[in-house]
Amino acid sequence: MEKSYQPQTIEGRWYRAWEEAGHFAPHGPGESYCIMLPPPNVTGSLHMGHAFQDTIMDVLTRFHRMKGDNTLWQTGMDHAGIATQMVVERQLAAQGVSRRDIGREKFERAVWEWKDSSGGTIARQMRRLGASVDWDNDRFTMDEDLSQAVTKVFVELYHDDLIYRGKRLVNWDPVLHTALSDLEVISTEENGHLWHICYPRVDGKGYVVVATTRPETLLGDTAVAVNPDDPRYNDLVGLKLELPLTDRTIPVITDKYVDAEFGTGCVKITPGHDFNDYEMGKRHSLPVINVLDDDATLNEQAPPAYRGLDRFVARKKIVADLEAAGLLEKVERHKMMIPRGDRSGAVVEPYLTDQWYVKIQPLADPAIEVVENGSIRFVPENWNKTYFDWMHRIEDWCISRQLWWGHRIPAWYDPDGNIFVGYDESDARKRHGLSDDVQLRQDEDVLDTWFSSALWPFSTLGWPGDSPRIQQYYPTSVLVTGFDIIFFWVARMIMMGLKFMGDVPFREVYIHGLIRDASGQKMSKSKGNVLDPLDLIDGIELETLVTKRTTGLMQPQMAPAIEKATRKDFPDGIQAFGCDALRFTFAALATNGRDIRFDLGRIEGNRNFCNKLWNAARYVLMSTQDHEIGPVGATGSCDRWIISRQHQMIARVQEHIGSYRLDLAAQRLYEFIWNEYCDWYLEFSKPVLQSGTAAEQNATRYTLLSVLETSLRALHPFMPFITEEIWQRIKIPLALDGETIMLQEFPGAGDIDKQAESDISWLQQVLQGIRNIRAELNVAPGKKLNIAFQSGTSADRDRQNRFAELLRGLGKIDDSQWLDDGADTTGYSVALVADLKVLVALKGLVDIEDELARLTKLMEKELSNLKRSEAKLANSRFVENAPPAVVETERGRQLAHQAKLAGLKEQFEKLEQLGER
RNA sequence: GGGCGCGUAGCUCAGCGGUAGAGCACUGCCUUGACAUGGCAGGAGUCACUGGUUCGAUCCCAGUCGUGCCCACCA
Repeated sequence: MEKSYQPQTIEGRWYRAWEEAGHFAPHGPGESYCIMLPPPNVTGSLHMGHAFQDTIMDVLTRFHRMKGDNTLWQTGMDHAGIATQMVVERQLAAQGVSRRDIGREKFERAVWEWKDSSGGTIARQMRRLGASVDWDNDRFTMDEDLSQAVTKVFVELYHDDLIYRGKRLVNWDPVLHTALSDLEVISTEENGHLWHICYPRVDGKGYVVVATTRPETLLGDTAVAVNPDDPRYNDLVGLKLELPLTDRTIPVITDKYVDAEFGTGCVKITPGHDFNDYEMGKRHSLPVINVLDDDATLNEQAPPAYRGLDRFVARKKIVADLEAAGLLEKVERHKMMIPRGDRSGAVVEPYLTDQWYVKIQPLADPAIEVVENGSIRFVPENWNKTYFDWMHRIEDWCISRQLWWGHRIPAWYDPDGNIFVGYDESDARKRHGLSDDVQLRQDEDVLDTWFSSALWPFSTLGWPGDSPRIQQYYPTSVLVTGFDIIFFWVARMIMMGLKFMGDVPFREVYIHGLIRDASGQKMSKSKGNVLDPLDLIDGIELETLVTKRTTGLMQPQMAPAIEKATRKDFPDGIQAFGCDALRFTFAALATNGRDIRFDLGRIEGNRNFCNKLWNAARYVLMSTQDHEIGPVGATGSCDRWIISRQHQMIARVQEHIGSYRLDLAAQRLYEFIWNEYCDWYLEFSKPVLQSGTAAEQNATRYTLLSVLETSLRALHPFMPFITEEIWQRIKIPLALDGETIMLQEFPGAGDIDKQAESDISWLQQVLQGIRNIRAELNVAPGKKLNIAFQSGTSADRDRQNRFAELLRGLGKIDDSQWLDDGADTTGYSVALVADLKVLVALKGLVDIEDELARLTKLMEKELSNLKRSEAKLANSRFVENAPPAVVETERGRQLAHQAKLAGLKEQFEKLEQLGER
C-alpha cells in the first residue's frame, strides 16, 4: 500500500467497475426504496448545489441498498425549455442566424444535436462523484414515452375541465416573446420615478393630478380612479377627463382599492397593462386598450407619434411631451418592485393574450390535504408552512409558452378557431367527429417545462404503460431537494401524482440548505466566487482558477476584483482532496434548516481523515499478513471494548441516517474511527502483538481486521471509493468472498459490553494521568518512568494486574509497584483516578516547584467543581424538586471531587514540606 | 406588509432543561516501525441582549438588537 492515500489512482477505476458490473441496478430482496433525482437541465454542468444534493441522495441510496432494500435511484435530465432554447439560439446568433431564419423543424433538430453532443456533461460529472444511479434507466423529459405521458395528462386534464384556454393578462417576456408563469417572474426593488401628470377636466375647471410609475401606459388608460371615501375628490365622481396626448376622454370612477394616502390619491387605470387595473376594469366594465406589441413597442393603438417606439423610449418622449404641454406637475424619485423574467432578465409586461391554463384549485385541495394529514412529511417540518402558504393562495397555472423547444400542445384549431384536443390530430378528429376535409392547424405553443417535470415520479417509471416498475417504486420514498423549487416542482408533483396515480409521489421531502461561499455569499459566476466540485476533487492551480473565474463574464469589468479576491482566498490554488473527502464534508455539513458556508478547512480535515483511515488499514494489513487469522471469540477486554463501542456507533449512525442527520452520522463515524479505533485500539494492539500469547495475538488480529471491515461498511455510503479499495484488500485475510463492498450488508448494532467499557475507561484514565504528568512537567516523551499505585480498591488492583502489560507499553513504564497507604509519596507526581493514586516517580526528572504548580492548577479546578456541587446540594429546593437520579448524580460528583481534592492536597502538602527542608 | 430562519471558541458549525462540544486555527513537546495529511498534552466561550417560567435556562416563553431568506398587485 502507498504510504498516503492517493484518491485519484482509485476513484475512476472503482466507478467503472461498479457500473460495468451493473451494481447500480435495483435488485435487493427487501422493501422498495426509491429516490428520484431532480433532473438537472441538459444545459447544465455540475455545481456545488448538485454535488451536495447528489451526495445526500447517494448516501441514502447506498445505505438502503446495503440494507437489502430493492433500491432504485432514478436518474435523468430535463429538457429545460427556455434555458436550452436560449443556449442554442445564442449559438445560432454567433453564426448570424436566428431561429426564425431556419424555421421550427431545423431549429428543433439543432437543439437535439446540441443535446446529444453536450448534454452528457452532468452525467459524466455525476460519475466522478460516485453517484450510484441506475444508468440503464436514464430518462429525458423529451423521450418518446415521457412525451406520451405529457400528452395523456394534458388531454385528460382538458377533458376533465382542468385545463382551459383563456384570454387574460399574463406575464409577458418581451425579449423571449413568451408568456411566463407567476413563479418565473422575479421582483426586485429598483429605483424608479413617480410622475405626477395633469389630466384636464372636460368642464374646464382645472386638472386632476395622477401619480404613475409608468407614464407610457397612459395611452391605454380607460379611467381614473379615486377612493369613494376620499373627501378631496367627491366632486370629481362621474366627471370626464381629457386623456393627455390623445383625443380620448375617460371617466373618473371610485373603487375601494385606491389608497388615498398614496401619491395624489388618483390612479390612472390601464386595464390592458396592469394586473390590478385589469381586475378593476372588469369590476367597472371598462374597455381594455392594448397599446403594446409583443416586443413591447407601441402598437397602432397609440397615437402615430409613438408607434413603433420601444416602451422605454416612448416613456421619455411622452414625459417630454407632457412637460412641453405643461401637464407634468412634478417627478419624484421612487423605489419600487420591478418584475423581471428569471431567464431573460427583461422587465416583464402584463399582456393580454390567449394562453392555456391549469385550473389549479381542484388539484391543490387534495395536495394540501396530504401534507396536512402527514401522508407527505417535510424534513425539516417547518417547510410545510411555506408549502401551505403558497398552496392556499395558488392561482391558475399558465402552461403555454411561445417557444419551439418543448412538448407541443396537443390542441388543434379549425378555420373558425374552434379547439380540438386529442393525443394526435387523428385522435382529435375522432373524438370530435371531424371529417378529414376539415382543415386543422396545431397550436404552435409548447408546454411549460415544469409541466413535464411534474410527472417525473411516474413518467420515468413507465406510466402510462403497465411497467412493473411503477408498481414496484411508486410512491417513491423521499424527495431530496432545495427549498427554491418547492413551488415550481414539489407542489406540482404532488398535485399531478394524486390526480393521475391516486397516491402521493413520495412520502418524505428532505429540504436541504444552499451551499454558499466561505463568507456566506451565494455562489455565482458574476460574483466570481464559484467553486467547481471537480476542482475540489482534482485540485486546481491558482492561475487556472483565476482564468476560469474571470472568463466569460457578463460584466467583464468585474474581472480585476474577482482575480484579486481569488488570489487572496486561494494563494496556492486548491489542493486535490479527492471525492470521498468532498462527499464526507458535504455530509458533515448537511445539518437541518440552515444554509452552508463551504469551508475549505473542513474538506482538508476530511482529506486527512481519509489518510488516517488509509494508514490504519496499512497498519492492520502489515500486522496481520503472514498470519493465519482464525475467527475467534474476542476475549480480551480491549477487543470487547472496541466492539462494544462500535455497536453503539452503528446504532447511532443508523438512527441519524434515518432522521436525515447525515452530519451527526458522519461525526459519529469520524469520532469512532479516529478517536477510538485509531487512537486507542490500534495502540492497545501493539503491545499485544509484541508480547501477547498466541491466542491473544490471534484475537487481536482478528479484531483489528473485523472492526475495520465493519467500519468500512458503515462508512461506505459516505466514502464509497476508499472503503472499496481497503475492503478489497482486507477481505483476503478475512476470507470474505463478496465481489464488492457496495453489495455487502450494512452492519447492525449489537450489545454494549459494560464491563469492558468500564475497564478500558479506567485504563484510559490512568494512561491520560501519566501522560498529563509527562507533558506538564516536561518529561521527555520517550523517557521510561517508574510508577507506583496507592490506596485503590481491589478492583483497581485487579485492573492494574490485568492491564500491566498495556500500561507498561503505552505508558512507557519501566517498573511499577503498589505502595502501602501510609508510604511516603513525596518523591512522586500524582494523578488521581477516582480513589486510586497513580504516582510517577519524580526523582531527577523534575523540579518540585513545577509539580507544586501543576498540583495547584488541578486543585483549583477540583475545588471550583466541588463548590458548585456543594452549592447545589445545599439548596433544599434542588434536593426536593430535582429528579432523584439527578440529585444522586450530584452527590456522586461531590464525593468524587472531595476525594480527589483531598488526595491532591495531601500530596501538595507533603511536597511543600519537602521543598521547605 | 406577511412568513421562515439564524446569532455558541479566532473561523466554520454541532448541542439544547442538569458542570459547554467538534473540525480548522493557536501554544508546548515529539520525525516512537500505520499515519507529520501524524502523535501527546494544553489554552481559548457572560452560549447576542433584557425580562419571565423553573430547584436549575445556552436550551422553554416574551420582548429587544443584529442578520439572512421567501412570499405579496399600492399606482
